[in-house]
Amino acid sequence: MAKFLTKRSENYSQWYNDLVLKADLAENSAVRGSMVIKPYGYSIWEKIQRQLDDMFKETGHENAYFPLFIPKSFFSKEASHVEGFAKECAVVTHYRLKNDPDGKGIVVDENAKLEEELIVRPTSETIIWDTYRKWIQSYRDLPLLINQWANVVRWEMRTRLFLRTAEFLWQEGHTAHATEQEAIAEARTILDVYSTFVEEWMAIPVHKGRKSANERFAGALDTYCIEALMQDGKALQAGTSHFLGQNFAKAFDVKFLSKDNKLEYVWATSWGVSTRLMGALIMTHSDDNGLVLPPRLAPVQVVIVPIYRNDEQFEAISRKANEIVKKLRSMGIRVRYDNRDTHKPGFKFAEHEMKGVPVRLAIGPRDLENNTVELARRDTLEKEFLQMEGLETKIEHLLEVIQKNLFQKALDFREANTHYVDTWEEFKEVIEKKGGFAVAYWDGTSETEEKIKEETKATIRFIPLEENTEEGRCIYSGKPATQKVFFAKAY
RNA sequence: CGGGAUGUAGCGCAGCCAGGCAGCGCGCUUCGUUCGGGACGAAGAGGUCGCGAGUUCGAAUCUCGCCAUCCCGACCA
Repeated sequence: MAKFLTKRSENYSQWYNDLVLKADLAENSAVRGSMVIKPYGYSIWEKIQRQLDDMFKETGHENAYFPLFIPKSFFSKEASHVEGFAKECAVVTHYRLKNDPDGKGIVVDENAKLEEELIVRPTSETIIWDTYRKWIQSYRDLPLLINQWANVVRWEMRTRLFLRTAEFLWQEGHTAHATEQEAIAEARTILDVYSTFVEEWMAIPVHKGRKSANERFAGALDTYCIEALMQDGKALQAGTSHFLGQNFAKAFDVKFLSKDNKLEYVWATSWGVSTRLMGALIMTHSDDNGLVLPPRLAPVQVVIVPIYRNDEQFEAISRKANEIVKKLRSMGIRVRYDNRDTHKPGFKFAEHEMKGVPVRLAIGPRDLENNTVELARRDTLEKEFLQMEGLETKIEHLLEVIQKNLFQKALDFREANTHYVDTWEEFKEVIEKKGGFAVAYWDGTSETEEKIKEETKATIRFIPLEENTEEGRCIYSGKPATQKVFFAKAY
């Protein structure tokens, strides 16, 4: 392991790349644009999955699994959907290899060409709606509330670990409803699930909002999002929930008989969060010493490092440490006693710091004499000596304090980097120099959004859900405007 | 797909201009001393110099071709 991380102030994206590698979260693979998620990184993803999955179940959803491959013809059934994804699809054209007649390795067997080519799913709306047609006949079959955990592939030009990879892991919910209102309510319910999860578990403050037409999901009538602000002042979309109207129902002919015996198209939603959340987690909390994890998602919440010169000391310290481990475990706290004899304490300190373990305890000979322990907080880097007495209760409380502190720090940062602007000059100043959100009136047209993007690279990250009551003038065109929206450069 | 760069030990790199034993740092192995913030010493292991042609007595080094990767743009969760 190399010793030092690039400093955020020197090169933020280099810092991010270094951190992902050095905290042992993931690495690039032999396949361009596709990453290997390493055990430590994956265990954080598992925590995310576990909690979200519980929350989906609590809101009435069930898991299912749909195929990786989608017939090409399905794709072309919903016009804007094709347009949105066509440019980044991996396509399966053959189903067999053979030995190269020239003796060099293996080649594609040209005789094994598929009659209909298969698309590796970039998202599953089409295959799922083709299936739902068979499942839905009556209003009694509705609502249909399904989620799947899956991998998807989008052939991206430029990739970054977790933030944008050719293949990524996610969950995608796909629901069918009898009425428009119910579908919209579903999309909003999930938006709430997402924001609750991201704020309470990941300790990342998010704005809930609606996407502009330009940023909307291909095939959706309305796209809701949760949007977070990263430490470098760029915004990151952390999750989306779409109201799809009847677009997919019409494209795939999914109809039901209503109570009053009328044949109607169903109303749909889809929603997802991906391993991109890992990127958000890293970029929200971490510092120049490495990863900082909120306790609720930390695979290891407390690590105990023994300091000793000889076997007798090691054994005495281990007895003490194991007592602490036992008590903490019984309280449901994830604790590890790092008794590796192959590494020195200093090395372990640095390693656990790099990997973001929220609380570190060090126990040495002096602590045994004094009946104390050294406790170090990862979020503040503060150290203090504590009496053994009542230690476990203090740690339990401290973990909650850290969780809240991380959220508050991120929230303070976001507030400090949200600028309400009234003139185009101020707007450019914020986007080009300060970073963060620029909140301004917008005339509601795509043309204006496009021009702002061309001139500043900033896009509308979201339109607040609350209706704005005051009238204003568009920051760019000067035309009358009713919507104040959040602009930022984005990941 | 446009612009720029790079391929030499597990990782990071020097050597190439001016052809002549394959090097350095980190990591790895063994032994000893260490252990309260990334230990030290000694001894070791580890190479198709991206691939293929060519020039030459001799190529990591020169020439040609190919391949791959990275960075910057256009596209995107």
